[in-house]
Amino acid sequence: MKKKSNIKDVAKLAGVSFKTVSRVINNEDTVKGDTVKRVKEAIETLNYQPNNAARNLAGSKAYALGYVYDNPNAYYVLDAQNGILSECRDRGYELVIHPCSATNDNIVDELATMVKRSQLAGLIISPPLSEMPDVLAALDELNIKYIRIISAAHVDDMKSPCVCIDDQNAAFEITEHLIKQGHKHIAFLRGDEGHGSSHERKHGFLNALASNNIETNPSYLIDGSYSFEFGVDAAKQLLALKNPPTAVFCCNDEIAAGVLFAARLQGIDVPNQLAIAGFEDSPFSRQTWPKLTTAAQPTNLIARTAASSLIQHLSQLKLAKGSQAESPKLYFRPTLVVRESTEHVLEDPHE
Amino acid sequence: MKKKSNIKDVAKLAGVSFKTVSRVINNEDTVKGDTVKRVKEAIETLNYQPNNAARNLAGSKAYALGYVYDNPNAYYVLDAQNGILSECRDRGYELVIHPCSATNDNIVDELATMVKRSQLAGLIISPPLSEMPDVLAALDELNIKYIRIISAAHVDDMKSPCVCIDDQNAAFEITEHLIKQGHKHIAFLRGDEGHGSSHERKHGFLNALASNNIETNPSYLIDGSYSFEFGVDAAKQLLALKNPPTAVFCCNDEIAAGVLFAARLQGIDVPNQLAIAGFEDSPFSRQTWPKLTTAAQPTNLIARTAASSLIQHLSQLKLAKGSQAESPKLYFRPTLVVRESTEHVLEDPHE
DNA sequence: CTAGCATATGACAGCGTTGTCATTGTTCGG
DNA sequence: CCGAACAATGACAACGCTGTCATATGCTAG
Repeated sequence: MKKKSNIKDVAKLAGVSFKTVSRVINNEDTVKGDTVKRVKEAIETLNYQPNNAARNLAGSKAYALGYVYDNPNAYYVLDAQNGILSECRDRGYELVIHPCSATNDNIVDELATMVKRSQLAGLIISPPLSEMPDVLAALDELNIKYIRIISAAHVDDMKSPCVCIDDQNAAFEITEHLIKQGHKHIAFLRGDEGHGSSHERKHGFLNALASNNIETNPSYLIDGSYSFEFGVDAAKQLLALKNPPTAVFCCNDEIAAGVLFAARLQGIDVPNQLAIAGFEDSPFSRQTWPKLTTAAQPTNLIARTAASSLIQHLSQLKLAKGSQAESPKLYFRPTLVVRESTEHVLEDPHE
Repeated sequence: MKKKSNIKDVAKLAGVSFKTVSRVINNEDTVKGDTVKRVKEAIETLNYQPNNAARNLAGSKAYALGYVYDNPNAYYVLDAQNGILSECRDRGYELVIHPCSATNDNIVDELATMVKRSQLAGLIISPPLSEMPDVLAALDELNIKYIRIISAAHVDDMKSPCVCIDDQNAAFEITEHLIKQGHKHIAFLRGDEGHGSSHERKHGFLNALASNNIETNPSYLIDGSYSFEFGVDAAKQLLALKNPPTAVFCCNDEIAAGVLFAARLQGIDVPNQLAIAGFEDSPFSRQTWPKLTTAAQPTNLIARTAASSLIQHLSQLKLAKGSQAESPKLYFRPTLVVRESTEHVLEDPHE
C-alpha cells in the first residue's frame, strides 16, 4: 500500500498549516476561497482520506450511527440498511449495524455498550424495538440519542424524533379498493402482536368497513404472525367457513402468499373466487401468480430520511444546548398498488 | 449519559498503571493472575468499554473488517452479514458493510478509499466480486488484504485465502438424486453468466449425467439468470418441447419457484408429472407447494468462518513478516435436502 | 552473597485529528 | 494616518489508547 498520506502531508503540499486543512475538510467558512482551492487540489493529488478514528477521538462529535433492528424480513432490513448507508456515505458517517433480539432482557445494556464502544452519535431504531416504551425510556435515561421508525398515523409524544409510517390510512385505502370491487365479505389476517403495524393496519381495515357501513364478521378476523405458514393455516380456516369471505386482506405479502397457496391447493380461482391483498410490496408480491395487490412503502427512502433527520437533529441539539430542540416528526404513507390478485369486480357472490 | 470511564479511571481504581489495564484488555500474558483479577473487577464496576477509535489510532493493528457484496439475494446477504458480525463481536472487531456494484469501473478506488477511511484490517468479498481476477489483482497491488468466498471444487491459486463452496459436487449429488428417482430427461436452468456458482453447478450436473451414461439433450440446457422470471420463461420453453423433460434442476430456488409456478399455470402436477429441484435452501424453497428439494449451504457459518480465518491470517502475516504465510483454503459442501417437489419415483415416462 | 536473568509493571511518546486560543494581516471610521 | 475591529491562519494541547523501552522485583546458579 502506498504510504498513507495524512493531514500534514496535505498541508505541506498546499503550503498551509495542517489546521487549515482540517478547516477545509470540515467545510468551515473562515478559509479564503483561494486557499480552499489549493488545499482541495492537494487533497486530490495525494488522494488523501481523513482518518475516521482520529476524527472521532479528537472531536467531540461522533461520526457514526447505529442501525438497530430485530426483523425477520430480509428484504425490509436490507432495503433500510442501504438507505441509511447512502445517507451516511454522503455525510461522511460510518454505520454500525446491530441486529438483536427485542425479547432479550439485556437489550438496553447491549445497546449502551455498543454506543460507547463505537462512539455512536445516535441510533436508528426500527420496529418492533422502536415501539417498546421500556426500551426507549431506558435509552432516554442513558441520554442515548435515537430516531425511531414506527407505524403510526399520528404521534402525540413530543419527546423523541421519529419517522412515521401511516399504515392505518394505507390499509384504509386497500380496504376501500376491495369494497369498490364489490366485496362485502372481507377477511383480515393480522400479523404479530408485538408489531404496531399489525394493529394500525387492522384499525385502517375496520375503519374502512365502518365508514362503508359494512358489518364486521368476527370469524373473518384472525390474529397471527407475519408468516407464510400463518397465511396457509388461516386460509384453510376461512375457506372452511359456511360463509367464506370473497376477499382477504393480509397484513403483509408473506401471509398473502400463504393464503394464495392454500387457495390454489383447494382449486379456488384467484381473483375470481377469492381476491387477495397483501401489504409491503416485497418481491414476494411480484413472484406469485397472480401477482398481489399490495401497498408499497419506500423503505429505502424512509430509512434514509430517518438517518438524515437524526444527523440534523443531533447537530441542532449541539447548537441549542439546554434549550429544547424540537423533535422532528415525518410521515410516509404507503401507496396502493393494484395487481391481478384483486382484479375482478364482483357481481353478486353471496345472494 | 454517565461520564464515560476511560482506561485511566480503571487503572486508578485497580491501583495499577493504565498500561497494565491495556495489557489485560488485550489478553497479554505477562500480567499476574492476581492483578488481572483486580483489573477485571475494576472494569466491571466502572462498566468500562475500550474506545475503538483510540485503539485503532494508537495501535498498528486495525480493528475493523469490511464486508463487500453485490448480490441481489437479500436472504443470502443478511445471513452472511450476521455470520460475519458474530465473529467480529466475539473478537472485538467492528464491521463496515459495503454494498456495491461489481460492474462499476471505479470499484477498486471505491474499496481503497473505504479501507483507508475506516482503517480496515481486511475485506471479506463475496461473489461475484470475489471471482473477478482484475479486481483482486488491483487489490493485491494496493496491498489490501482480503478473503474471498467463492464457488469452487478446487483452488490452485495459492495467493489469496479463500472459503470455497463446493457447488459442483453438491450439484452432482442433486442430479444423482433425480436420476435415482428414475429420471433420464432432466433439464438444467443456469443462473447468471458472471457467477462462478452457475458454472460450477452446471459442471456438476453434466458430470452426473455423464457418469450415469445419460445423454445430454441440448434443448434441456438453458442459460439465464438467478431470477423468478427466468424460471417462468424457461419452464414455458421446456414444456413446449415435443419431448419435455420429466425433471428440472434449477440453479437456485428462485428459478425453481418460477418453474413451479409456470408448471402449475399449465396444470402440470409437481412432482408427479414434473420433478423440480432448486439450490440454496432459501426460505423460498419452503414456502412453495410442494416444498422444493434443494441443497443447503450454511451461509451464516461460511461467512463466519471467512471472518475468523481472515483475522487469523492477518495476525499470522503480522508475525511472519516477510516469510510467506500460507493462504488458508477452506471447503464447504452444500448438502442435499429432499422435499416433496421430487418425491415421486418415475415408472416409465417416455416410452 | 551476588551477578545475571526472567517476570511483572510503569513511564512516556506518538497515532491523526479537532478545539482553543494566539497571532498575523486587512479594512474602515474618524 | 492611527487604532479598533475583523478576517484568516497558525501553534499547540488533548482525545484514549498501544508500542517501546526502562525499571523494579524475585529467583537461580556459582
